[in-house]
Amino acid sequence: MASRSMTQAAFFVLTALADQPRHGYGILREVEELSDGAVQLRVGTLYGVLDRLTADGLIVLDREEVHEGRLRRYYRLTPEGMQALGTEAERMAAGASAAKERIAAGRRAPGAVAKPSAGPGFAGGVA
Amino acid sequence: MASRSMTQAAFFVLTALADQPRHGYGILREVEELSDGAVQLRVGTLYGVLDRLTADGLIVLDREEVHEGRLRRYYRLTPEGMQALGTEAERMAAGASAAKERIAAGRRAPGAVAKPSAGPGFAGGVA
DNA sequence: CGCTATATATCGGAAGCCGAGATATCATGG
DNA sequence: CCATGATATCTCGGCTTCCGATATATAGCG
Repeated sequence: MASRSMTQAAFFVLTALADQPRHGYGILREVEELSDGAVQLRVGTLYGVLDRLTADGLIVLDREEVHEGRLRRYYRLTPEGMQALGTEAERMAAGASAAKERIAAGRRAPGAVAKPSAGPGFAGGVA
Repeated sequence: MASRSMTQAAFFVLTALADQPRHGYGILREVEELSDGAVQLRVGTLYGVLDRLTADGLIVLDREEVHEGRLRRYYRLTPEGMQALGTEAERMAAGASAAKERIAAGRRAPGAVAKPSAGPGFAGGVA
């Protein structure tokens, strides 16, 4: 079952493959680039994720190429993978929105952060 | 070190605590509610996350109450926790956006999904 | 009295992450 | 000619994290 939420690593692999088929090493670079360096997918993580996504039917081996003597194994999204990515993107966007709203609300009416509970005066705290 | 990206579970716990202090069981219900049932934080996961977040200084024990004979242990965000949540929310929003853009781009110009590569006829295969 | 809801917490197996290393080609630099 | 680094694959083992199951306890419903 792929209805359960996926891991962060799986999400970014699917995102990297969403526009075009890519090979392992290319996915690594693409994830780093599309997240502006914020997300660093590790080599040791990649192949496990690739195997799991394949087993779940979200990606498939597209083709194998030899580029300058080096083997490249390209993967691509399946329709299920595309749909799963959409669902997860929706879920993440909603989560991010909820968090941002609450942070903004907390700035307007402090109390969630700052001192233990009741305590007049001094509204500082978050820089 | 809390500079590394946090787990999904940790993110939703922080989000649940962003507007007001809550106790464990309340966090469980709040996460389910704010995600519209899409995210189900498990009891077995919760206390480990709470311990880790406390150790990382992102949350602290706010107070303990006894409500109808039952103990309630309330946690609240620290300024660091609030900031970490903001950073992670930003990262998630960016990731979700990137995924959505690629999905939309793929719909305009198919090829990422569908058949292996060049190859007319027969588009079946994956159900 | 059993069931459900509320509320805490622990344990252990399973799943996932990731540093490190193995293997191989090609280009660059010394 | 060899070292180094980038490209490219993959495996292994330890650590972290997840989560189902279990334990304990109170209150309310049927």
